[in-house]
Amino acid sequence: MTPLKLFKCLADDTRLKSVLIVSTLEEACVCDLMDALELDQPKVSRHLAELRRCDIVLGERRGKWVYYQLHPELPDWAKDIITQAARNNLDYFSAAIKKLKQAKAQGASC
Amino acid sequence: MTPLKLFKCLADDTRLKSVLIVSTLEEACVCDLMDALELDQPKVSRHLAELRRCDIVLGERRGKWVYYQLHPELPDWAKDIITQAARNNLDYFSAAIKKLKQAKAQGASC
DNA sequence: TTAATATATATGGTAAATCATATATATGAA
DNA sequence: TTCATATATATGATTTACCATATATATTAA
Repeated sequence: MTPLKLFKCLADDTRLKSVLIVSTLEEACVCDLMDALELDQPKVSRHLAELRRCDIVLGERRGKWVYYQLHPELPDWAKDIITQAARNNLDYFSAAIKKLKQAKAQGASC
Repeated sequence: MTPLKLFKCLADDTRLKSVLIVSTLEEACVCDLMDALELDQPKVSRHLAELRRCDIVLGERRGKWVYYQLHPELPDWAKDIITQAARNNLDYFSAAIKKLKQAKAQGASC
């Protein structure tokens, strides 16, 4: 991982929010992020694919769903940067997390 | 400052190296960065302008030259992210710093 | 068990938007 | 005027969005 690669990959609203949500909740699947970000499936999936390509997240299929987590082999400095960004900018993605939880409470698709 | 704005602004090789150099050396002027990055003046200047617009750096004219430093009002979390990136990725920009110092030793333009 | 269907996720193709570069020109201090 | 720096415009490159489609797993019926 290089810092340029990390910053490029995080320099998009959808990808950044996805990473911050995954980092905060430990894991999330595509449909969680669809609910959280109110985006269609291909769009979420595409951005997750890029995050996977950069080894920022790791997707693991468990039955029907693919669960994403921060990549376990992400260097500590990169993890710290993501954590630092999340901790200090809750405003940026708390609405998304709220939508995710509302969807779950109302028996969302997943 | 939002995390998206920060990451977008750092998602470019010239801007990221400029910021890491300025952060490491405390300050640098345009011609320092020209030597360090081996780029022409308009290119360096243009990227510094964007970093200024994002309030990531502050330029201060002292006589003929404009000296850039990290913006004093940059939030701590953002400063920490930059410091963290610099400390753990010296390989990424140490060659640039070496070129800067060589240029200075050989009586560079500034 | 197999076949058919539904659901979750991923990807290919293309148009639109965004971003970087090159060149020329402008500004501002000495 | 000269030197250092900034900006404007045009062009090329990269990225994103959108639509349609493909794949992989789960479920249900026979």
